[in-house]
Amino acid sequence: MVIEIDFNSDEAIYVQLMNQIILGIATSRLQEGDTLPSVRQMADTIGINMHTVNKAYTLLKQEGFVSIDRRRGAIVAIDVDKIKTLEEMKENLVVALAKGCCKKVSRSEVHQLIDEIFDEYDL
Amino acid sequence: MVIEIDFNSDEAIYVQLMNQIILGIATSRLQEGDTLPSVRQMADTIGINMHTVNKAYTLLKQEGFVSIDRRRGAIVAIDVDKIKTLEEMKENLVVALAKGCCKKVSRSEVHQLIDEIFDEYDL
DNA sequence: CATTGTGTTACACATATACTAGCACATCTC
DNA sequence: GAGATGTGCTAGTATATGTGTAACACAATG
Repeated sequence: MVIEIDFNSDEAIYVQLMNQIILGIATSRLQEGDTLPSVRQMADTIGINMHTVNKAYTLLKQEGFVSIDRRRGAIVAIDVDKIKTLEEMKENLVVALAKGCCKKVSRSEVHQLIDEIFDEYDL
Repeated sequence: MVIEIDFNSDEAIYVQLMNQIILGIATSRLQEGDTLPSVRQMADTIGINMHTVNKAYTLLKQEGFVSIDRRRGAIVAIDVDKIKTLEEMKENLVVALAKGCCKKVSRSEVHQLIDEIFDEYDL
């Protein structure tokens, strides 16, 4: 899986890396059981420091997207905690939707946007 | 309108302040034409620095939620740019939905969550 | 047993951001 | 004129981010 980092972005590199891996899983380019490159390998490929990759991997582990095995590296392994996930999603969405609501975006327009994004996942 | 800041939060104070004002507008506690307290007054009330409030106000102005008049202070004034708003929302939602998608949250569960949030706005 | 590759940890350093603090200025209200 | 306002400036502290080097413990392989 190809990782692309925008060094001019205002988003931290480790966050970009996390997001790309999460998107990879959502779009099935990464599947449960797949292994990620080692921290050193990934760092070399992208051209960043090992610690930055390690930070991304560690956080992905904490959030339940991968598990880390000393022998095989990081393995895609989803830890489904739906209640917690829905709570976190809601916190995120409340502000995002409030911004749209202020700008006169209707409820149906949001539903349409959701469908649009989901359709892109189900490639 | 009462502003509450969590000083132990990992979110910056000026971001919390912005979000609360945006939520205030979305829930109609703040309406178009209402004035916000002056930067010094708001800073005193919350117990933070004037410049932190000024940063929040300036960003809210840039994002089109208020306009600033030297005579009257910050006034709630929505600048509706729907295309831009939808683009920004999509960028935000793509990652948020990907996380849910990984954790087996279904499309209908997301739609339900959206309705839930919108119902809270229409108080 | 020696080598290699792995995740992990520790320390040091540079840079950027967040927040606070104080000062000055032009403008507006009273 | 007196007071309040938004704005600009400098400066300091604290934290976050990214890099660099090194060392450790473990597993696989020769």
